[in-house]
Amino acid sequence: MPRKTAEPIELKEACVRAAREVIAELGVEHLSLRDVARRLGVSHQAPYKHYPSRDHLLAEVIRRCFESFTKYLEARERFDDPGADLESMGYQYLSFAAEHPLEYRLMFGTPWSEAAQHPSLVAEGRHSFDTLRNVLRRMHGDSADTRDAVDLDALFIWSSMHGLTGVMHHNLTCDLDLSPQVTRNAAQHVMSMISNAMAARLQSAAIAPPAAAPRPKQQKAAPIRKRTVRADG
Amino acid sequence: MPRKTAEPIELKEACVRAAREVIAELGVEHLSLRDVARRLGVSHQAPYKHYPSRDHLLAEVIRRCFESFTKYLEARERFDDPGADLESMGYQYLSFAAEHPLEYRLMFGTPWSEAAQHPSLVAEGRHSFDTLRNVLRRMHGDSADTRDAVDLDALFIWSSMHGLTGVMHHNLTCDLDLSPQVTRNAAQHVMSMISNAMAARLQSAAIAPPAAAPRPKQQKAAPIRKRTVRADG
DNA sequence: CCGCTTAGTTGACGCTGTCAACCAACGGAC
DNA sequence: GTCCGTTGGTTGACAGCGTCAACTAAGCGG
Repeated sequence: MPRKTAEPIELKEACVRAAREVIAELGVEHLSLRDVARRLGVSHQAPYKHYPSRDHLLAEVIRRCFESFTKYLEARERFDDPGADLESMGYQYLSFAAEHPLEYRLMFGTPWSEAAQHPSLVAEGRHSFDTLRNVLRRMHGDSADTRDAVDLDALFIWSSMHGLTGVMHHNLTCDLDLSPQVTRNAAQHVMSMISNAMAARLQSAAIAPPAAAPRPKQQKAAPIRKRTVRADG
Repeated sequence: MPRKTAEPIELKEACVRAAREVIAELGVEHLSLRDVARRLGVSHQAPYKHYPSRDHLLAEVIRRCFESFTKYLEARERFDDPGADLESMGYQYLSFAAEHPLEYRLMFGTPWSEAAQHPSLVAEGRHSFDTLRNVLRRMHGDSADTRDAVDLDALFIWSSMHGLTGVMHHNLTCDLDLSPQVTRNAAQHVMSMISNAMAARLQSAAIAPPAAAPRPKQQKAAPIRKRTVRADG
């Protein structure tokens, strides 16, 4: 009685949905293909017809998280001033983490088990990172000699954001004896520290290199508007 | 033939050692108490006499990592100037991550599964964080009204370092198409960005608050000395 | 000497991922 | 219209896992 005579690869999609359910309920470490199969009313081997292993299904789930994360970043409010645009993206980053903690933890908090095995996942991750790169290219200019500068700054900003959200709602926030004030202002503070650092950097970059793009150094152009990031989902 | 008639709780220690071995060889996700027991030539239930569950043993292993991490941070080269001291600690942080990637990943890259169950682990983690707090207290002063400022800065710095090391050798570094130059300079760059941000912050803090500690504002006192952090262990 | 605690034992249970073999339906070639 | 390979499913087995339960031997305080 196999083959439902319609819905050709409907199970493949259903697996992803069910996997997300399981992860949401039990946590990623308790994701099991058997559980997925059971929820779909299907034999324990059926999912293996579509995913070679548990990790491949998980990789697909995470890949989609990156996909929607990138979309989210690109749906930010846009500004002509690259500094303001960067800031806008920062808040978008934090908002995503706050609104979709599950997805966020999946992307950045999963052991990533030998992810090299899953190139499409890696590609999607880089795609997210490229979104940040693009903004920084608008600040530094997009030439061969600013390339490393862009990457270095991207790394710094990405790290700070990643680290902040990690500390904020992955593990320790109350464990660290932080006052509610601190928790509330942390995002704002990190954002402004990044602003500070970038401003100082652009200033010194404007002095040092000979071949820097002759663009109007309008750092600190737009005043930093206060926004709020919802605490946790 | 139980009870070896000496070495009363020697197995408890041996479990921790064996667990570290297993983790080093197979990765934390493949740590199993049965494997630990097998390596110790002991029945599969013996470790349960000392640790209520697999996660409790893991928590103990991680707790010790935090312990040695804190010691490592505190063994840094000390400076009278708090800025230089902070920088010194930063390099110590990065060096630890580079020299003990296994331990580092355990502390910061483990799902942390419902860590609230393991208070001694949490306490040890906070102890590490306090080391950073202490340095910042020397910069901001240690009064009630600088408390939040200290925590906010600590959070920022901790996040940046944590994020950097995470990106650098946990997952993506080559996956992100980073040039070797960038990889080599990333640590230096993040450190100087933090310096930039802190300098700007102390400057504005010196203007704004009425009750700020009347200490000599010697930010940027010591010039940033170049150091290197070994790439990976 | 008795009985409790400690540190170990063996055995079982149900869960997991994964391998293997089987089977029904469909699609195209003939 | 028949034949055959592919697709998407099935059942059954296997080993490894964490964990519960029952048992046992040694040491010790009373």
